[in-house]
Amino acid sequence: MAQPTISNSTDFIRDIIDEDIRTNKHAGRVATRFPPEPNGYIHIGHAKSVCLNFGLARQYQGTCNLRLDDTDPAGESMEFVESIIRDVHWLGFDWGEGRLFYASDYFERLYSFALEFIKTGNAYVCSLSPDEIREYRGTFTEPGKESPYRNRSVEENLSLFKRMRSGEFEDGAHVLRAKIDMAAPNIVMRDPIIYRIKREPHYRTETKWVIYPMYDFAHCLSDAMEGITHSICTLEFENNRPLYDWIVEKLIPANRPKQIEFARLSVSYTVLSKRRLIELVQKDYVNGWDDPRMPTVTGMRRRGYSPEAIRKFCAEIGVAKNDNLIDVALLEHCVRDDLNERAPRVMSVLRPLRVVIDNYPENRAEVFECQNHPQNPDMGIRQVPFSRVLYIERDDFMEDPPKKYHRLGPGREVRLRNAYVIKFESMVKDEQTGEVLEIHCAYDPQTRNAPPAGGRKVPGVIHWVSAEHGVPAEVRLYDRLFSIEDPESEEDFIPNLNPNSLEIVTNCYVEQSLKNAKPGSQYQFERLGYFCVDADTKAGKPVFNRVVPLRDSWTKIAEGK
RNA sequence: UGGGGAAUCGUUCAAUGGUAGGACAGCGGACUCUGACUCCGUCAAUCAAGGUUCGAAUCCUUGUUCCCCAGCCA
Repeated sequence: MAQPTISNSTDFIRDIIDEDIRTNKHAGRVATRFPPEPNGYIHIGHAKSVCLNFGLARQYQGTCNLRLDDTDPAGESMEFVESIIRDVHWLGFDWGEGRLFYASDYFERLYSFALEFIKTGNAYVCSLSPDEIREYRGTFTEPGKESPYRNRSVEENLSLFKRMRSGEFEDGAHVLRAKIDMAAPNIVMRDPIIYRIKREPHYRTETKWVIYPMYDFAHCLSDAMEGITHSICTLEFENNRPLYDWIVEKLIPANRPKQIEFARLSVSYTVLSKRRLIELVQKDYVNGWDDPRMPTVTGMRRRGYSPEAIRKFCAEIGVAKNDNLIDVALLEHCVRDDLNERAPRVMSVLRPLRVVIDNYPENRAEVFECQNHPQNPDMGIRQVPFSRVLYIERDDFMEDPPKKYHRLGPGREVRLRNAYVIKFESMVKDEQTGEVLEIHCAYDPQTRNAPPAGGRKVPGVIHWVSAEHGVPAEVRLYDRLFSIEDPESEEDFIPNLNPNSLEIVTNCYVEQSLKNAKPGSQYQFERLGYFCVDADTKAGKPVFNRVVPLRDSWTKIAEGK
């Protein structure tokens, strides 16, 4: 008797599996698979499927195969296979020993199944042209017409199909079709093509084959051969389920896998369709598959998203059959939630404004010990040098500040984070432009680790970097790739690209402790956001990606007034 | 138009004839050496109309809207 499953998150798929286990279907076994085609990099939508399929296997102590669904040589490559393997592993899943499969490894067996189909009268070689096949298929409202080749003898079919394999014909000369019903209301069932001639080398089988099985034939049989119990796919395959069942029923009827369809993921302000992602890369709208603006797993990794955050997101969005458009804010929430716990805090100034502390001794340099995480002392402390000349954020000084602004301005005081309270004294302006070049302040020596005397309230706290000790850095600020919520719904999506999706800021200063930060490591730049050391980093010259900004209630206040 | 699906707060997931709930977003407040985090509060939904029932998001009827299918892609 199978054990009941304990799970706090439930969905219709888990309900089905629970019921199958209850009735001891498949002897209570759960076997899933993740079946990407290696013709592109996997993205956040695939991650949803990865988490679902591998998560189910984990939850029900079953198995989940990784299967490369490589039945169409066009566009498939080993580069993509390797990226998929790397990305699934990085997401935190493993298929285990002997569970990495390729549909292309089944070509010979699939061919045998096709032969069997011909012999049992379930398939025939059709010699109509592609255009004719389309015409004969009929329309939504009109039934199709039977192909004149539909009743060829078994012998003729066998001979033709073998000759197809041996390379006697050009592309498109013949196809193998399942003999079902040209009048079926479901167009998928109108004698679907199951093999086509394609004289194109395959990245694994090279030139061994010139005929390739179609998805509808290869996928269900691959599932059945692997002993998959629950074949989970997206909604657009619902129409194909009768064909899936029809084929397996006739060739491998024992333990037929159950196809279950769920809604694919859509995320606002981005595109996930493979065709469009490829276009973004090929036409250089982005800098490759791992561009941090891309919704690919490799892009998100480079951006600084963690696998934990992505898994959390996939758990949060759930699984259902409704078409959806998930707010990218939920993804960002999951990323912040994860990084808030794990990212050490540091101080960095993106747009520096020079501040001179007039009453601070010229040659003095203090080193402050700063907490790496205010809520987690276990993360330790680091040393941050302080000196007479500092940089602060240009945004943190205003000559004529609005109400509610509690940073630096004429006549104002502000707390330097982890350091002293300083008071504005004067400023130096460019005579031509009026731009503020530098400001002079006085510090209050009593305020180190202490509130100012006399009960003065200093509401503002700003970050800073010692000019002498700061490390020059480049910071790349990312914004959403598209400027409209649902670019996928537009016929032409390119005009909706966000022209400001990348801003490169080159004259930043990060604190000394970041000088040799390792690529991939993540930090919170206090008051700014979460940042990740980019792979472009050179020794002593760090490059950071902004993973996601901190939530910012000030901008709302400032814009509202 | 034939077939296949789906309709619940702004978004999304739940509630499986018995108090419509959570998350994100929004708004308000508390706290704060991060305008972050955290905490508290708050706004807000059953596609429509009939019917069955003591009782309907859930069952029935009719209608409406949206998505998918006419690749030798997957």
